[in-house]
Amino acid sequence: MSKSPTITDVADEAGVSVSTVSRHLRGDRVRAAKRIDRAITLLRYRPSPAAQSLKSGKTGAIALVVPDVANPFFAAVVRGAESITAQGGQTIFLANTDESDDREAEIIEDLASRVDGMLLAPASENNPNPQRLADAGVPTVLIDREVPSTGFFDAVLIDNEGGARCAIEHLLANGHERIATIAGSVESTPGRLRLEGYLASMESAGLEPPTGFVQSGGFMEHGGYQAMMQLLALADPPTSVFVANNLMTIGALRAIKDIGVRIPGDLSIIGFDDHPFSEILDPPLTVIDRPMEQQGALAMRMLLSRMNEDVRSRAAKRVVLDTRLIERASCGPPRKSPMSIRQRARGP
Amino acid sequence: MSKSPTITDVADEAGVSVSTVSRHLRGDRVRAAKRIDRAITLLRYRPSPAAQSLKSGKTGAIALVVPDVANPFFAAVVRGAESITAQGGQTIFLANTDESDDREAEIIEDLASRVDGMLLAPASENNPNPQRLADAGVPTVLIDREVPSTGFFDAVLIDNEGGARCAIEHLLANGHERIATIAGSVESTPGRLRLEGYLASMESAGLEPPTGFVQSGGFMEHGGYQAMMQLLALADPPTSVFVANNLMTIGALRAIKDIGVRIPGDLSIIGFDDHPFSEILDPPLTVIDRPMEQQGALAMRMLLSRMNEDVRSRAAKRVVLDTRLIERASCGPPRKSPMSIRQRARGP
DNA sequence: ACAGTCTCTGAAACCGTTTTCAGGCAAGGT
DNA sequence: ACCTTGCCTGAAAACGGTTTCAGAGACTGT
Repeated sequence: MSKSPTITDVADEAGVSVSTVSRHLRGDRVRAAKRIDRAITLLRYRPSPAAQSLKSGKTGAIALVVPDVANPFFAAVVRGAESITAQGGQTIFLANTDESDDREAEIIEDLASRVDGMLLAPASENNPNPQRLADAGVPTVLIDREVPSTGFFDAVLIDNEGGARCAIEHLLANGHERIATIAGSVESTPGRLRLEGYLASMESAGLEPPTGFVQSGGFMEHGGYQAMMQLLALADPPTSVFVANNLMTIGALRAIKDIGVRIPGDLSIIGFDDHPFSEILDPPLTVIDRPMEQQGALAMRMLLSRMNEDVRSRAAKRVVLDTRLIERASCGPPRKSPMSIRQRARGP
Repeated sequence: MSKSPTITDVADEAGVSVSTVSRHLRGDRVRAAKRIDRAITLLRYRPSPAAQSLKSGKTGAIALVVPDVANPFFAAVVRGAESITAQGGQTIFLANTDESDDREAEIIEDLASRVDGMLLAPASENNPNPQRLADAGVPTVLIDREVPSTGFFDAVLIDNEGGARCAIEHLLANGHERIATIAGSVESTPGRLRLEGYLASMESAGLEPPTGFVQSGGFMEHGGYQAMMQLLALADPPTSVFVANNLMTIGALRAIKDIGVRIPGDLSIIGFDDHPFSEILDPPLTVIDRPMEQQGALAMRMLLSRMNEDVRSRAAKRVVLDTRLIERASCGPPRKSPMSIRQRARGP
């Protein structure tokens, strides 16, 4: 509990100067090596990170800023990123923006000077925050989301539009024409691109989505629930729905369960992002999957290499990972007859 | 991109001494306040956290060390903890131990000197790591898990044994006698206590678990899968199973699905820790629930108050949160006839 | 024995703050 | 006019490391 020992204490104990201790610590050959080591373990000396970082300008820390750690996707990203730093001696600052630009601004303001680099999943696309990081000279790589000024930033993305098209084409292949979507926030890259993928696929198929077939669920479970309720309340409901993320899918399935719609008999459903639970649902859920931990790990690797780079900034790298369809049993041919409703929605 | 401005630059710009700028920053009345503010915004000055923390000995950071962020429970804890610091100006270092004592030791070693306090969910109970923190004088509160030397540490726990008993009693009330459990690692508090709760309840009911009815799943999905496979391979399998955490429950359900056992007709199942998915499973899963985000938030509040405490350490606080049964539809009366197996297990 | 390397050393400067210390200056009381 | 009191101020000393610098010895080769 007493004051923790400083390099001076070690030097005194070993009978050398602080410079010698410092050099030994950094790996130089030193005559008193053994005595210094003995003093270090005796005193339980650990160099002060604050002092080191004051002198060196490096902090040994990396910020990881995401909208929501409780979202399994971001939890996986954190794990992926963390698995890379585990070896490298860097530690991670984690922060949640709750999808709010303002909160994100605060966090960045606070963290920018405490870290050597930042991994950021920006809350929205039109958002000056990343630019501020660039101005401050903080190496940054964007995860899963872009900003208009991409080209300045490294980014690890996935093929959102391709994934969405793949989902819609799967539905088309099953014979569906009345295909709806529950989209995320169009302010964010995945929200916008997955919606565009849906729209583009529909158009190539010569289909125009009827009014009300494009619902927004804001990427949250609650929004997914409400959006599905809207869809099911339509005079002529869709025969299939593409839900643009994992959380909204849970909500949508809850709505489906509440109303008593059968899958895939009454309605086919396809989600975005896999989850261990998807397989044990009844029926198991067909989804668009992507390498989540890999996305985090890759981003971290790119950041690390960017940080080691000589100051002259090499052009930004933008890598786009592929998605893949995991076909299970939640999609089938469209119903012929009107949808059978087995149970009324709960509550008022 | 150029060197970021220091307090000296601000002082020069405002035509005062650095001391005056420093005082203004800390809230003292100062004559040149307006000029200093102007200089600060002009230069975009931000005080260097490294220098501040070198001088003050405070870092403004808190470490949050958990076995696995991808576990929804810990993700919720992180959210809860984060929601408290969001207001307080503290930032969070996050690290994963992967349930390994050695990894945990490394992390603590690395982080102890970079933070003002630590929230820790120790990998195992017999583990010198927390003691080391105490020795180093780092305020620490334990989350969800204890160590033998509790009494030195604040801790936010839940009533694991009570929760387990509640689960078993629910099964008992449904008429079950052949009750098995898939336990977590008994090295950790929840693993040990939930198992003890099971054993105690069985004993009070005058029941002795047959050989093989206590399986260990190591808290991971894969372990849950294998444990359930073992259970189902028994000559006379249980009529109900208590699964001691969320991840193992997923695995167990996957095994059940693979084998083709019906719930609750062939087998009743009750899990520990709720999840949004539990409700939309078929049948919806009966579980023991607990306030997860609250656990994280409370722990953070206790840590903060402990950190503000005068050095004289007040006795450690140990708070135990209640669990509650969420009854859904995965438990019913025990089967009368031999279990019907509808499908062979996959693979070799 | 000598100059020329080479390796290792300690003193001191520095990184960007906060804080102590010793005043300076204006206001107020006599 | 003088002394007290109160504010506010700048110089300087920390905080705990790293790095530069000049130099001390111990080797080489002649």
